[in-house]
Amino acid sequence: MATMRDVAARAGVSIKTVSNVLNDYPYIKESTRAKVLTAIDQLGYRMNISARNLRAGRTGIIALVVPELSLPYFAQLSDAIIEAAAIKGWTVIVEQTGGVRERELDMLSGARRHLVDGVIFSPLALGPGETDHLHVDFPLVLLGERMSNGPVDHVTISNVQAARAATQHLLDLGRHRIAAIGANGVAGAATTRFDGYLAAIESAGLERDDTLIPVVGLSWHRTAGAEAMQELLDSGTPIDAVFGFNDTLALGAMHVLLRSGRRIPEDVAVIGFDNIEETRFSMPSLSSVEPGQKQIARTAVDLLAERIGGGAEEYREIYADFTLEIRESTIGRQEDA
Amino acid sequence: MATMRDVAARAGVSIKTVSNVLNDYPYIKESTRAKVLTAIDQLGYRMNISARNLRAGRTGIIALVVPELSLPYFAQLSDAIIEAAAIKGWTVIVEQTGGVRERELDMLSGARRHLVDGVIFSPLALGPGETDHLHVDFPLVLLGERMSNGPVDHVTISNVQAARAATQHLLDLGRHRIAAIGANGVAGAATTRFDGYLAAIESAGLERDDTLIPVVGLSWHRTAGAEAMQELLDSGTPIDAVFGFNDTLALGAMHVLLRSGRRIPEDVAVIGFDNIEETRFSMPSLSSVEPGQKQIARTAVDLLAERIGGGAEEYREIYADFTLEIRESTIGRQEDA
DNA sequence: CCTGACTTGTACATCGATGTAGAAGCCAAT
DNA sequence: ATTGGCTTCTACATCGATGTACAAGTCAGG
Repeated sequence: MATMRDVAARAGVSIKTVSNVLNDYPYIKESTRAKVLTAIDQLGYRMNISARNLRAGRTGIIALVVPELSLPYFAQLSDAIIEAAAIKGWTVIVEQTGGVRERELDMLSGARRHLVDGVIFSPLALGPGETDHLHVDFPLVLLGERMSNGPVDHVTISNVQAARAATQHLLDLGRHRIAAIGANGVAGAATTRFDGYLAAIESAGLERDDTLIPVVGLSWHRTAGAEAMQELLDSGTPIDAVFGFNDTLALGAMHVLLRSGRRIPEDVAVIGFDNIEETRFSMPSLSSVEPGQKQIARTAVDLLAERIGGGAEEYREIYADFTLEIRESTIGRQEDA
Repeated sequence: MATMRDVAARAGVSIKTVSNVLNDYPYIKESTRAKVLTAIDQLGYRMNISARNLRAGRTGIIALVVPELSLPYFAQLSDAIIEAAAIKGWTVIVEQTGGVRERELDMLSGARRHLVDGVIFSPLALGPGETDHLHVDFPLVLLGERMSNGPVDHVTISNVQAARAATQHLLDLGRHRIAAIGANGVAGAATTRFDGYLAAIESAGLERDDTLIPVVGLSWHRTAGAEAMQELLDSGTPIDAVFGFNDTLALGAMHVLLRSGRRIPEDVAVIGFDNIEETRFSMPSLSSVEPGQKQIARTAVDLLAERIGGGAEEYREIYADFTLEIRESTIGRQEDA
């Protein structure tokens, strides 16, 4: 494999001159530049990134740490972040933690801090009491609300407000027996979305009813939503609406509801959260909270860039905008739309 | 940031001894090893990967090149490949091409050949006539059937057989007007799955009917399936079954069918391909071809490992096993299952 | 007490690119 | 002719870890 030395030899210049050409050093005679470029072309030379990194202390790589790509939300998030990073000329390493505490800690231990310039981290197992782990010596941007108020930059949406708006939408439809699927006793999105749900319920003058609030596991897959819904139906508690804390939970719940013979939204209205692509194609299509994922991705990458560039001082907490996407699962089929 | 030199100084040994400890060199006195490990611990030392890579010529990173993570199939594939790579101690860079020809070529140009030890590539735009581009000087494993018979290792499933089996399943149900959604005139999975469809149709004594074969775009998203289905319905051609060349196409089609008032499977049976998680939760649940994705992922990583290790000579073409997952969209709801 | 085998550690060159210092060539102004 | 300011390029040290060569120390057997 050709090195810079080979290029220099072929072009009849010094190795540093080759480097200068490649780094757009201004004082290069046009003829010299041409010779060098020709040599590079002939030899098919590619710069050795490891060597450059060793000198420069930068790798041009960032790590994205998510629970798992199989969840559409994280898949779409990764898509958006990879694209946003590409614009900055960065390459993205994707690490999956599976929501396993030990693997999340490992990501923060700095084992890769020479390999990447910075990390975008979406924790699932680590929580609010553990912000100590965030005192890391590499640029870090946190996603989601699992570990707010730590010594890091932080991008999320107003989970409380968004969840409240989603619940309010169900209340506005005249529903009063609204199940909340996604609570799992773990701080973070589960808790803040639950808080939003509760705020809407209580400000509507209703009372909190724990029979409407099944406990689910850590992982918000479709199965979890289906199981929780089945549990609710089995319990016999009356239900006229469901708020799934994410779309896959809601879709799982919807599946069970339809299978049990309920009509959506006539008997039970359903709303989700995240607005994944699938919501537009389920039957019925699923109303959802659009969390501004692309904005989150861009913001996270921008914050990381500032942090890496050293231009940031204060730790920032940024809230992306959300909107409600109302579809059939709450308002039924609209004849003209 | 502490370097090996610092560790050596603190432990009172030479820098090479530290290196030896870290690399499990056999002849190290236990007391020396302990001193070194203590020093490493006290300093919070982490090895500089770039420096090691520069020496070793290996990076421990592989690149996974896919069209886009937003498609569940590729999201799940990436998940599986990242896990399989982690077992080998590898880190995975995920690159998205968006199915854009230029970006796919760029991935093969070797621009990153110093950054990664090898590449797993799932092409979408590049096709059979362009195997020239596959004469690359880095370890490469190809996924899918877009560029068979090139000078590379290759992992795929028997698309023709699998598609034929899926179509045969519809025929076995007594359907004769089977639409095929996914053909786009592009060689690769689109073509081979079409061939399988046609083989089943013709061996059943039916005649090919082009009004049942809409042309879709390159990207097999839900929208594409929905549009194609709408087109079919508008054309008025009779249809009693649909074979979607992947699940998202089938789901998009199913959405349009249900919306038009058709019952699935009573009026129209639907089968997809890929067996993504969503198929188990759609209403009705979607029959699909299970392509053995985890097996594909593991096989691809294994082949790449052999190639990187230099232990492989012949270029290999490996076919993963497939099975049919029969669900409600073809056989209706089963009372006891 | 010496030899040779084995253990344990050190010094130095090296991987490939880049920053620093400065040399050499050229020109205009003195 | 000399000075000084540009432009253009070279030589060398350096980033951090590792392979090679070899030195020093230990220990058994003769």
